[in-house]
Amino acid sequence: MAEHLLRCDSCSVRHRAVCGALARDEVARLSAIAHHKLLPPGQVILHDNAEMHYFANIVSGVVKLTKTLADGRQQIVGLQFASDFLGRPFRANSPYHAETVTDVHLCTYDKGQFERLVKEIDGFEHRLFQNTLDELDSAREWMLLLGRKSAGEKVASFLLMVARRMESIGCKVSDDPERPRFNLPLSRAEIADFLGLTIETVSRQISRMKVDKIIALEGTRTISILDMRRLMAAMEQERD
Amino acid sequence: MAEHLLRCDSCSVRHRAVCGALARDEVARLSAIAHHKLLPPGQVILHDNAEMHYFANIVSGVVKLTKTLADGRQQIVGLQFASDFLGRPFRANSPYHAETVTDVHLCTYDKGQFERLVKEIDGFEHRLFQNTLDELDSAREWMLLLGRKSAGEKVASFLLMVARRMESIGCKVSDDPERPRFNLPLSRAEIADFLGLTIETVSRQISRMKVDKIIALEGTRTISILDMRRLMAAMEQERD
DNA sequence: CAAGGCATTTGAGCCGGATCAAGGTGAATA
DNA sequence: TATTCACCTTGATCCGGCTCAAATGCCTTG
Repeated sequence: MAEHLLRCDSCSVRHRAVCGALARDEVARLSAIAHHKLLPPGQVILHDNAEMHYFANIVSGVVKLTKTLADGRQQIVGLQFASDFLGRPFRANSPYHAETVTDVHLCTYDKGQFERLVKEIDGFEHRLFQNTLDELDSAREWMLLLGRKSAGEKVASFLLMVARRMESIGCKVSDDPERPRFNLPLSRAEIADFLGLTIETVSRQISRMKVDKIIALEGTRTISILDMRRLMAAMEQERD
Repeated sequence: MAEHLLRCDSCSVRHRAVCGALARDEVARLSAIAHHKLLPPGQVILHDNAEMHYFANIVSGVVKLTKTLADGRQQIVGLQFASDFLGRPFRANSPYHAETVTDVHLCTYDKGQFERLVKEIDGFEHRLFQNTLDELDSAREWMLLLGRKSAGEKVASFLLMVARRMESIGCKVSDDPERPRFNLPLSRAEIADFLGLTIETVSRQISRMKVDKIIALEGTRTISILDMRRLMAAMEQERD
C-alpha cells in the first residue's frame, strides 16, 4: 500500500488547529499517540461496514463519504476537509465508504488509545459531540437540497459551499473576498454524486454559469466566482 | 394554546423506556424536573432558528422536523417517534422547524436543569452523543434515498421504515410479523415532503402497489403489507 | 510533436415525475 | 339526510434532467 507512516513528534501547532480548544498539555498527549499518513487520491480509507481500527484528523486534503445501492448508483453523503474528524467514537464500524479525493495528510490515532484520551480529557467528548451535531445540521441542509432544489440551484449551492470551505481552511487561490478563486477538489462525476445528478447535467449547469458570466473557469478545475450576488440568488435561500 | 401542563410525578417506568440505560435513582432525578404536555396534531413545537428553552422526550406520537425554501418548497429532514429526544443539548437554537404530526405526549425538561443533570449523571452525555450518531446515520441513509432512488423505491423504503418504527414502539395493529398492519402517521402531502416527491406521485405509487397486491389499504391511513418480500425487493437494497 | 487515454463538453431524443385539472371519498357539521 | 371541506385519487399534458452518442480538450508518454 502506497502510504507512509511517520512518527508524529512535533506537530503540536497543527494539532492545536485541528482539535481546537484543547489545552497545551492535552494537545501534547494527543501528539504522543499520533501517527501521520500521506495518502494519494482514490485511496479507500474505510470500506462499508468494515471495522475501523483508528481515528484520524484530516490535516490537509479532502475525503468523501459515500453510500452505494446494489446496482451501483452512488451518493456522496459527506465531504470532510482539513480539521475534520474521521471515525466514529466508541463505535466499532461505520455504515459508509470513505475515500480520499485529493492527496490527503491524515493524523491518525489508535482507536483504543484515542478513546482512553477522550475519557480522560475533560470536555473532549463534549467537543466531539458538538462536532457531530454540526455534521447532522449540514446533512439535513443537504437533504433539503437533494429533495427540493433544481439542478441549477444544486450546482450554485455546491460552488458556494466549496468556496466557503476552501476559504475557511485557507485554500483559496485569490485574495479578493468578492471574487473568490479556488481549485475544485471534486471531478464532475464526484460533483454529480454529491448533488444527486448526472455528469452531463452538472457540466451543462456549469457551462451556463460561464456563459452568464457568473463564474469563470481556467482549465477544468480552477473556478473564479465573478458575480457573488447572482450566484447566491441562483442558489435559492432557505426561509429565515 | 391548547396544551396541558401536568406535573410528572410517577412516570419512572416510562422514563426508563424513554431515556434508556439510566439507573433507577437517575431516572428519579429526571422525573423530578419533568413536566408533561399533550399536544394536538399540527402544533408547532419550534420555529426555525427560534431559541429552544426546553428539552423533551416523546412519550407517544410523531414529530416532524422540516426545512423550507423561500418560495415554500419544503423538505422533512427528520421524523421523531416515541422515545426520541427533541432539542439540542448545549445549543441555544435549532435550524429546523418542529411540528407535531399526530397527537403527541411530550415529557419536557427545563433546559438549564436538564443540562445540569446531563453533566452530573455519569455517561448521560455519552448516551446523547450515541443517539446523535444514530440520527446522523439515518440522515445519510435518507440522502442516498433522496439523491438516487426512484419514486417507487422511495415509497417502498418509506413504508418499510415506518413499519419497522411502528413495530419497535409497539404501535402496529396486527401481530403477524410477516404481514404487518399499521396506521400511517403521515398524510400524503407529508409523505411527499419526506421523500422529495409530489402528492400525486406518492398517491400513484401507493395505488400501484395496491394493484400489485404488495400492500392493502383500509381507508387511507391503515396499511397492511401483504408481500414483504416483494416490498423489500422494490426498495432496492444498499450495497452490503 | 504525435498518439493515446481520460475527463469534460455538447447535442438529440426520451422518459419519469411535475403540473394542471377534474373527480371521488369520508368525516364533521348542520 | 344534506352540506361542506379536506384529503386523496386519477387523467392528460408538459418539461427538466436522464440517456445515449459523438466531439473536444487536456494531460501523459514515447
